[in-house]
Amino acid sequence: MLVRTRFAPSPTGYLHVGGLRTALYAYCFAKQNKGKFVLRIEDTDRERFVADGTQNILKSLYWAGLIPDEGVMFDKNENIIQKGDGGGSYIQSERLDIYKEHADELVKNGHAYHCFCTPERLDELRQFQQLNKLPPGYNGRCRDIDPAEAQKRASQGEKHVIRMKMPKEGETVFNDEIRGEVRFKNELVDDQVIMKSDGFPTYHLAVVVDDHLMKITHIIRGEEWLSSVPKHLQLYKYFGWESPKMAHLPLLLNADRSKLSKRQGDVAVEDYVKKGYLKEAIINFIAFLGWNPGGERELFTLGEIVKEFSLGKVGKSGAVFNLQKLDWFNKEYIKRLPPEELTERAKPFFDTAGIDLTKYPTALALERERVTTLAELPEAIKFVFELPDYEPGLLVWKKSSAEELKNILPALKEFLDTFSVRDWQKEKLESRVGEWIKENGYSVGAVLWPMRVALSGQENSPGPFEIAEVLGQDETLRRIEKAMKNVV
RNA sequence: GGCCCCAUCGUCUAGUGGUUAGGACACCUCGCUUUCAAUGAGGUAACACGGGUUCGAUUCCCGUUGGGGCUACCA
Repeated sequence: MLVRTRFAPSPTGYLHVGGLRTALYAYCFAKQNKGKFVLRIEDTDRERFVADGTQNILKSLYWAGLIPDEGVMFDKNENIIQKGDGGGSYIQSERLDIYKEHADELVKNGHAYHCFCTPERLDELRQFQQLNKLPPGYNGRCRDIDPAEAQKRASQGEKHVIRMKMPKEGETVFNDEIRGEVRFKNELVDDQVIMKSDGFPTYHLAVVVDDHLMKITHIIRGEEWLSSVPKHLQLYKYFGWESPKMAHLPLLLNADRSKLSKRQGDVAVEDYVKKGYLKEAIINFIAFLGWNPGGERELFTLGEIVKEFSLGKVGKSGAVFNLQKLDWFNKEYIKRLPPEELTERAKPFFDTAGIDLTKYPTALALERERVTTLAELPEAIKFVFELPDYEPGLLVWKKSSAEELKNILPALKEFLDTFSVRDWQKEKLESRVGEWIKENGYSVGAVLWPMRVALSGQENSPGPFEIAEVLGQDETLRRIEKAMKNVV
């Protein structure tokens, strides 16, 4: 049987990092089994609907490299298209007639009923239950209305929803791929609304109908859905369908161990993109939140994760979304990026900073091991493009003096002037200046510190020789000359 | 409140009926060094608690505690 997993987000604005991890696991599981990764859009809540929500989600998914095989996807120009034969559209709002048909079937068979209770009455009921510490849930007021009578009232236009009938007895037992056996008493499961009064299905009906029609074999989703499984299983039973296997993933947590939320930090994938995190780092980091292959290796590409992934190795407890670890991953991956690749990925950040990288194309190499995100790069190497103002006192090394400096700087400049353009590279600079320092009896710091400050204008920076190489001989000499003027 | 899930260093985690309980991030110390970063060497730090089962439990069972999720005509 062909494995089919799906990721089914709601277009409410952006892709949540927790959603990205769910998508990643579903993607890995599908790919590993040579199956299909399906993307479905669950837009049955018209109040939370955001117009370009689907576009945003797809953008983030494609950015991360999780490309759907089936369902909703991008064409070459980032237009939203659909592919696959899952019984029509993969966007739920375009499948309303399908859900209606299935809801009607349940009503006809006595597995669901019209409910005419108003939201106000249900509110009161809820409050009453809370106050008296009773189990929550619909009290079944409309459950036993004569079906013919209910049908009549409904067709006369009386506002209503459709609820599924949960059995009053027995247990629903199922085997979660991650958690093992889980059981619920049916009497405690609510008669869930499956069709709203606006003619849209609720999640519970839509997800069951769609997963079946789209031939999903494995449902991989967040733990927040665990408690609605008995409802879904009951619907499968009513329809006479076989249920897919299910895996409920542990949640992603804030530092205080509550469910990861916007209030305590960034949760949108696009936020991390904007901050200059690499997809490799995000994917690797997020994959390891709740899963790891067992060894001591930590750096894995998407392809390697696909190879190693298994639901059995997914943990059961929630994982804190720890930015420090993410930063470490990002640093590692920035270091590993080939220079051309780094340049290309960093370009947008330089564009917004108004820095023309082509003026000093090798400048990035200076800071690639010092920054944690791409977004820090422009600020970090700004000094190459424009020497910042600095206090003349900064030029004096802690163990040296202004007097000594006045001798060293001109001598150094003179010496550097003797280099041919050919020899102007950091290795040669380093070895020859080193010899020169020895010959003249200077201490190393007394020369290199001011040289570095003269070239960078900063207290902290990369080493003087690498900067000199990037700047070129002319600009290097110019900056040393400027330093000479400063100390006088 | 009810139902469900979960529990190894601060965090992410490996692991086993008998281990000096391993790694990574973070933190600290030292080394290298012209600064920072990087890097090398070390260090601090965990089996939530109480009962069982067992010759022996961090590991298996039960309970307690703690945390989380759900409890909508939201997903």
